Amino acid sequence: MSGHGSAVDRLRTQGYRMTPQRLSVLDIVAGKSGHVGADEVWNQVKIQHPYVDLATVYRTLQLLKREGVVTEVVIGNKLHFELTDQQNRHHHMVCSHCDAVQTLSPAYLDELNRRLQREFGFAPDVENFTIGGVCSKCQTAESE
Amino acid sequence: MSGHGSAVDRLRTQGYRMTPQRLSVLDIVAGKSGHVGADEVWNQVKIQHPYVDLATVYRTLQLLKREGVVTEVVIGNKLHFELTDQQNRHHHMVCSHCDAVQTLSPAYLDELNRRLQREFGFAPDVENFTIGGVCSKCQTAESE
DNA sequence: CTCATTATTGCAAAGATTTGCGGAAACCAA
DNA sequence: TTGGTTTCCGCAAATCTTTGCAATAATGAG
Repeated sequence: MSGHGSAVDRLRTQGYRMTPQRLSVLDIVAGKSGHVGADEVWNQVKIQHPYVDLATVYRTLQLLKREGVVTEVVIGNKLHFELTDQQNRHHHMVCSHCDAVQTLSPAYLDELNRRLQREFGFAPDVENFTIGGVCSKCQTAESE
Repeated sequence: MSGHGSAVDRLRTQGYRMTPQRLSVLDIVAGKSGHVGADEVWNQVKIQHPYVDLATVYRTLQLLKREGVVTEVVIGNKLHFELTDQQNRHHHMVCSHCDAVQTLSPAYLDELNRRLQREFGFAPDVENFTIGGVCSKCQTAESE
């Protein structure tokens, strides 16, 4: 539906069994325009498949993350996920004060990415990269 | 002892009460050359102050982090901490396969830091910045 | 189709970290 | 000192996420 059919095929080809549980989790994440918390994914999944366990949701999300299908965003102390959009890749800046999320073009990480790879042989997981900090709004609010 | 006395003074000046619990937590972290897990901090603290609660350790570590006295390093699914060394600042790269930690000179983040600040007004918390990925050792091991 | 093999799930429990709350400790002014 | 105020702590419980395990479901060979 939301253009993640190819991901399903790819996962199947890789030997994963695309069970109703997994398909449902992926559908929920793909159906949201932004990021979704793990608990919200679970709540949505349960509407169609009431027996699905939260552990399965977490395991599926980790699997989808590992395979590059979804991107993880750490907001506050909670994990959120969104469908990885290859046509519109981006990273995330999260404000530790108000939990606001801003997106960041991959260009900003290109150089760091290359340098870590070249100079240390370290392959950073830029896809699931979230940088914390304080957004401009909260900075000005703080200094009052 | 380990050169964190000035931090204690500063915290006191800021209005924090430097209780035995807090001093003990700081002492333990400062006494280690590298990073320490929260649970290990607790175990060490309990040797001198057996009644100290784990929640207090966590609260203190967060306080020290907030005030820039210690740096947080996310390793696997656990939080580690080390004394912030202003003379030898560095960030961390953590391998998601083997949990190995490499340090990274601040120079690598300077440009990103400035750009986020300048272009978005976003003040990234580079101090407690940990970037995940796969280290060179695990990369070669993977491709076999 | 049947059997053997392997992957996946639900369930329950463990782990790691955070939070609410009443009491204790620290601080400050008189 | 003493009393009043604020901060901090221990305790217990909650929250979020991960993990072990036995049962179930999917897969592939014969």
